[in-house]
Amino acid sequence: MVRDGYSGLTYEAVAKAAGTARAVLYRRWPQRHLLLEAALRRFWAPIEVPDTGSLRADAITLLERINDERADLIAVLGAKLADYYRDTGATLTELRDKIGMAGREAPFDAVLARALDRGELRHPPAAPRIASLPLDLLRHEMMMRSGRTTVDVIVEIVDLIWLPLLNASPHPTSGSASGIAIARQRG
Amino acid sequence: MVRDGYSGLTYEAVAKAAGTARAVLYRRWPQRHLLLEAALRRFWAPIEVPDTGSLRADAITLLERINDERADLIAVLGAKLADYYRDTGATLTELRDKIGMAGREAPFDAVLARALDRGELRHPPAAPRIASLPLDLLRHEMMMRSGRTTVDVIVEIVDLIWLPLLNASPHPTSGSASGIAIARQRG
DNA sequence: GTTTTTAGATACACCTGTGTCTCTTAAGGA
DNA sequence: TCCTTAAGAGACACAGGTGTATCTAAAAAC
Repeated sequence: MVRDGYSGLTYEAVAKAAGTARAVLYRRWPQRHLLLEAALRRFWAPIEVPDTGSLRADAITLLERINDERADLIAVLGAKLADYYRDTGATLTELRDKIGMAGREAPFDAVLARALDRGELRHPPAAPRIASLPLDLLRHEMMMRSGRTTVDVIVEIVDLIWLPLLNASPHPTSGSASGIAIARQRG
Repeated sequence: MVRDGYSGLTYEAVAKAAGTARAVLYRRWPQRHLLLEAALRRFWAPIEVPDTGSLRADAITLLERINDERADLIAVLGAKLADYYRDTGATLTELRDKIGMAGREAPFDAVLARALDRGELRHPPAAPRIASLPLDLLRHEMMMRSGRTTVDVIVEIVDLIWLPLLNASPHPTSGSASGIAIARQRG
């Protein structure tokens, strides 16, 4: 229903795509955001986290799956929902949390945990933002391109950014090799 | 004109905000994307790149300026333009390049160049994606939050991600400290 | 089996933006 | 000054979505 509506996250389009009448939608989801959340929950199937035995392959495979399965919806989210949620005062982050099945583990956490178990990583990431970095970058890419990105980009994110970073800074408070000051001096 | 239209990147709203008639807009910008590009060029003032003497402060200051000056417009871009440009087959990246005053240097390039001159960095970033990483992450954050982000986030992007990464991997082809395989096996 | 609930289908008035056309008025150039 | 060009204002039919109301037919509950 979301899939082909595309520029149609409207009661009208949803009703047509769902093969039902607008009145039915209004009865069940009187407010727009309820309708959209329900529609998204319907299509936001969980993505299987790969377990290949290597952090790099896990990461690349996972990003590829997300790229394949979420690109269309992300394009719609970025475009159509953002302004509605902005008017409501809510954000896409909140929407993501809402339909993202609160409590479910972030996909890259599992990948990282296994890498630590195998000894492939010596230390866990210094902050949640690092764990979610590849997904954030992929999402950014999908939003900017309004759809799928290429495998090249995914490989670059993993090989040039994520893996080097994971192996770089053990702790946010201890300086890295070059002695840059890492501290929260600003609030 | 873009500023208060907000949910109004329409001929109608632009005309009203500009205090003119719709017909005038149609005459000068017969196609919507021409109108939007012109409107954006009007408000997309260049951002002054700071020169504080330190890479870290430069980066944080620059991100803060972008955060302050672009947040509103980014929110609109992400929301309203994405779907129009998607329908056209174009992307936000292309739009950014178009209004981003082609040929103008990416803001973080100047910051990096100075850091290299000072000897603060030993090697240039291994790829353009690394140079643009903080801006990409900030943009992602602004899109997801439909507006400004906080200083904390900016500091995290710089201290936890960008600086450690810049000091980590000299070359995409030589392994880093932990010997992860960095190669483009897929493509 | 009867009653209650719900789905599905119209129909309605309404609003907002679209793209085009016309007319008048104000400026600018020669 | 005259003449050309564009600005500004308004009208137009039209398309699409909105939110509500009403009706019938099909399920579900009892």
